[in-house]
Amino acid sequence: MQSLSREGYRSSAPRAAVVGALAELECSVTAREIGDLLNQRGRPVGVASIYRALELLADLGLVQRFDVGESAARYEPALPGGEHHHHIVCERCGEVVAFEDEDLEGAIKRLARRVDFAIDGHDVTLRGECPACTSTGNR
Amino acid sequence: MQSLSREGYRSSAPRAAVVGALAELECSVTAREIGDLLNQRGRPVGVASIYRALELLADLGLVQRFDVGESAARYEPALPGGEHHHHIVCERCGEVVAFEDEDLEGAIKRLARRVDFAIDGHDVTLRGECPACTSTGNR
DNA sequence: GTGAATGCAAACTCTTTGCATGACT
DNA sequence: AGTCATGCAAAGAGTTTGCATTCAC
Repeated sequence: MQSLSREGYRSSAPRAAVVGALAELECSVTAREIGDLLNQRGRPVGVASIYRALELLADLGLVQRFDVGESAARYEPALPGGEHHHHIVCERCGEVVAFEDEDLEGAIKRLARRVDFAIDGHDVTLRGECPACTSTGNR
Repeated sequence: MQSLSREGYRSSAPRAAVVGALAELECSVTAREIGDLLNQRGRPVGVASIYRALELLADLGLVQRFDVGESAARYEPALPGGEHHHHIVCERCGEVVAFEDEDLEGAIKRLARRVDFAIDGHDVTLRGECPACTSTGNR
């Protein structure tokens, strides 16, 4: 929140609520999930404001927007240190978990130097079946 | 096309047209681009049929569906040998180019063995600025 | 002839935008 | 006070679906 006022943005209740929801929910949430949580909390926030808050936070580099091939975009707080992770998605139940891998980051960094684009970001998504779905035969 | 009938699907003109468009267009196309091309060719195909054809082809493993953070999904023919590539997207002009990298694939393969998901696929997207946009200051 | 595929249009989902109201500094 | 953010509702974009018609086998 302080980062917001520091940048000249106002610190309103809806924005604080979105930030709070991001912090409270597990990593990788959709705009709808944030809205639902805030409704349960009795602090309803219009969808538009949620999207606007997320866009602002993403522009400031405080949250990361990504998608894993679902219809809805996912968001999560950006790690302060600049380190980051990627995601594995269960194709059956949709569960999303994070992972990090130094080898992978290294390979990407080397690759970025070789290509003729000026690379400033990347996403990696693994797809598969989570242990729970494998063991229960979930479908 | 033969793969389709082999699997018990009918070989209709619209399906053939979609397959043809996929072959003709550069890799990584959207459903809309396929539709536009077919219109220009004077062989209009309903959007629904395009989506249905793409879904079918994706299920058969003949095309790969992915998205690069735009609003629309992208499709491209799957390479027969099983080898595959990933994409770099220009954040200014939206151009998408393909790349392949053995180190990257290796890192992902090793990673897949370590996690508790049964991994059966992955996507990597690099984001940056393409040479054309960098040199023209395009925005 | 029969069942599957098409095309159209309506429906849906996610996201964005216009505009008047209300809130922060 | 002045500006910026909110909320609602409408608009948009992409994709899916219902249903009658048409086509492949």
